[in-house]
Amino acid sequence: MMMELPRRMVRRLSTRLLNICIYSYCKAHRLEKAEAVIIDGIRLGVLPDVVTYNTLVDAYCRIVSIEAAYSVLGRMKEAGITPDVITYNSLIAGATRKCLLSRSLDLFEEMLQTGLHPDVWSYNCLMHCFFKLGKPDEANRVFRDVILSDLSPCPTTFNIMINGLCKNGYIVNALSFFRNLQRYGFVPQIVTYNTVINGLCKARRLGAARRILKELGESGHEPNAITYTTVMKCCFRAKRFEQGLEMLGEMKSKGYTFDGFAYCTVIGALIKMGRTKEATDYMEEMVRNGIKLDIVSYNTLLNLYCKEGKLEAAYKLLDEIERGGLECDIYTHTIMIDGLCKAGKIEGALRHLEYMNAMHCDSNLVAFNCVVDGLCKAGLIDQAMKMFKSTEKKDSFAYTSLVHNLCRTRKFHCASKLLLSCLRNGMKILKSTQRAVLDGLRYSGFTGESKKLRSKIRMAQLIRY
DNA sequence: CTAGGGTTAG
Repeated sequence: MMMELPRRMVRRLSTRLLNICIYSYCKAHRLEKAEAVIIDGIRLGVLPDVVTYNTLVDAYCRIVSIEAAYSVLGRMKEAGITPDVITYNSLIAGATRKCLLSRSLDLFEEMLQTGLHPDVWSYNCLMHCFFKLGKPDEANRVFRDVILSDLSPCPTTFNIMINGLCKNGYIVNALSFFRNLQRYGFVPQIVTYNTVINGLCKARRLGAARRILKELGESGHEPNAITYTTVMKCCFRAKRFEQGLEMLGEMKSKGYTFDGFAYCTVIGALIKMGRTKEATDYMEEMVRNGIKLDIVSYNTLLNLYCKEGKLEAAYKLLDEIERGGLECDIYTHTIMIDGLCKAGKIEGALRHLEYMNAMHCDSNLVAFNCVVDGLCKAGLIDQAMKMFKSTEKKDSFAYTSLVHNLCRTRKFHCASKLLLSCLRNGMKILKSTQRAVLDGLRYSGFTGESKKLRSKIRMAQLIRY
């Protein structure tokens, strides 16, 4: 609980205390309070220093935007304080977090040109950036440089390596790296365990994940809220909803604090289960607990409205998000597009898709698939096919929608052709959809074709190893 | 002060 500091106390604050105070306000996302404390401090003769500004730069990166952080940087320079390595590290980390990766690299370069010596955190940020860019080799090179240089890696360096390897699909390498570290005497932190568990879950290696979870328990660490959120999410992803809800119960009964991540995980799962009433309850609880909604929690709420068919409320929420100064992302628009499709409002969905493409130059495959499916369900298969053919990027979702709906309208030959082209492009298709085509062909008298298709499907399975 | 977990489609 933050308390308002009485004036006479502020008067006595040294800059160090000022910084602690500002740090607390920043952590609580109370930037206006942090700013007010600085102003009060200056008035009382307590001057902000480089740490003060670094704390602010980091907070603005996280809570507002990189641009806002740059303006703090400007104020910092005006106050006669020179940015140091930590200032740059915060900016680089902030840019990386927001996926402004070329900006991160530029900042790193700029830091070198300013004559500042990067520290191990700078290299941590750089590695993180390379991993996010999908360049694990570059990240590896940085890591090698760090461990062979005068700098010593810190636990975060290892954690970034493990996470980066996992995110780039190298889960096996990540795991053996983790084991190598242990052999070398590195004691994994709770963050390390959480990272490995998450990587294994995402790679659907649930057994291995469970083993690491057990090791975590034996290591003397207590699982924290993030561990629970990770494992819960893992259950939900594997469609083990009851098991996930059990974890939720355990997390609650053990008194762990729920943050936005935990709430969104649970709410998202409840929505998927169709239990929107409970999802709404948790949503209200989240707000009641004073958790400030960010774009992800807004997306979750938007999804809740859409799944309940409350499109008016959804539109109103979009407005509220933007008026609050948050930027809608591809999730926001995709959820909206799907909601419109599911409500049968194809026109609106198409309009929104166009709007989205205009906003973020890159079109989004998921939104596209929603529209293809929506067109199919609205009986506009020809239009769906036209759209499908006119685009280059496609995945199995759109194929599945089309094939399935072609079957529904008894166009089995067309469906069969499309199914084959899906397989030829190296994608798999739902078993139930395959069945629909095979059965459809057979029942409408094309037994031979059905058999031929089935053998092709089997052939395609040969190359799945 | 920086690293880990959350939101979308068949």
